[in-house]
Amino acid sequence: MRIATFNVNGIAARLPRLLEWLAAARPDVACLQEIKCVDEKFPVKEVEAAGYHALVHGQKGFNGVAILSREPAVEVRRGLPGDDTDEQARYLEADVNNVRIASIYLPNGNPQPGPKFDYKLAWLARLEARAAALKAAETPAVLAGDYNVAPEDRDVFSMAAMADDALVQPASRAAFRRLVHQGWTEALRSVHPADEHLYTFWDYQAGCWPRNAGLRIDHVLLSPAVADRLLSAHVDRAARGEDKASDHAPVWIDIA
DNA sequence: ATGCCCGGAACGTCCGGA
Repeated sequence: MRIATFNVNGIAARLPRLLEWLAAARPDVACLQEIKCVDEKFPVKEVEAAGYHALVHGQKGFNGVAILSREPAVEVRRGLPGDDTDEQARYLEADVNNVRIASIYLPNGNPQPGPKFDYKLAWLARLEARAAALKAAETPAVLAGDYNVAPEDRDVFSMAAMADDALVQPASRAAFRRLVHQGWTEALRSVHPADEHLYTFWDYQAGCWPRNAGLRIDHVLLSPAVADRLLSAHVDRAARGEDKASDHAPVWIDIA
């Protein structure tokens, strides 16, 4: 079973690339982030023609997550619990093939300090709580998405350039560590413990892609039962090199 | 030291992104 995460940076602008990638990578489940459209505007017909069901939690203009799956997904949760006033579409949870799947688009948090960074840390705390509930229930689960946290210095092309960025702040990293230390396996690092260039994002600006000035911010976290089934984990770098590419590369894992 | 490049909303630029 192949499970992928892909921040598409706008489903309308990215649909041709997404369809090409689905045909090439053939994931069984694909968690999408930053679809940037309301539910009614999601290209359901095109995705169904490609062989996928679509579960969509959208929003006008910004954010928005979805779960594509070859087998129908059963929706469990739309939105992250813990703040009824939060209207940003960043979390969608569903069961597919007896695995709980969460598509996650964590807040960026810039500029920091400030209210956006406070929102990021509060969102991380809510995610910790939700993940703890899944752990307590021993639900086989995959938490996949754009976490907007680069966990270690080696996950950043230049710490000098990023020193003031919300993605690398000690508070952001500490929250991500607390989440992982509940007992989740970070799939990419688990399979590639010594790889210094496991980037998943390259800014459009300043020639970041050609000079490989990237960040590792897209993560796939596995509950113990799923981690025991892990076969491989991969960053689909080729997708980032296409014309009209997203600034994120897809990441996928294979489980037995 | 700052902006670079994008997508979306909307039709002139501005916001958000990371």
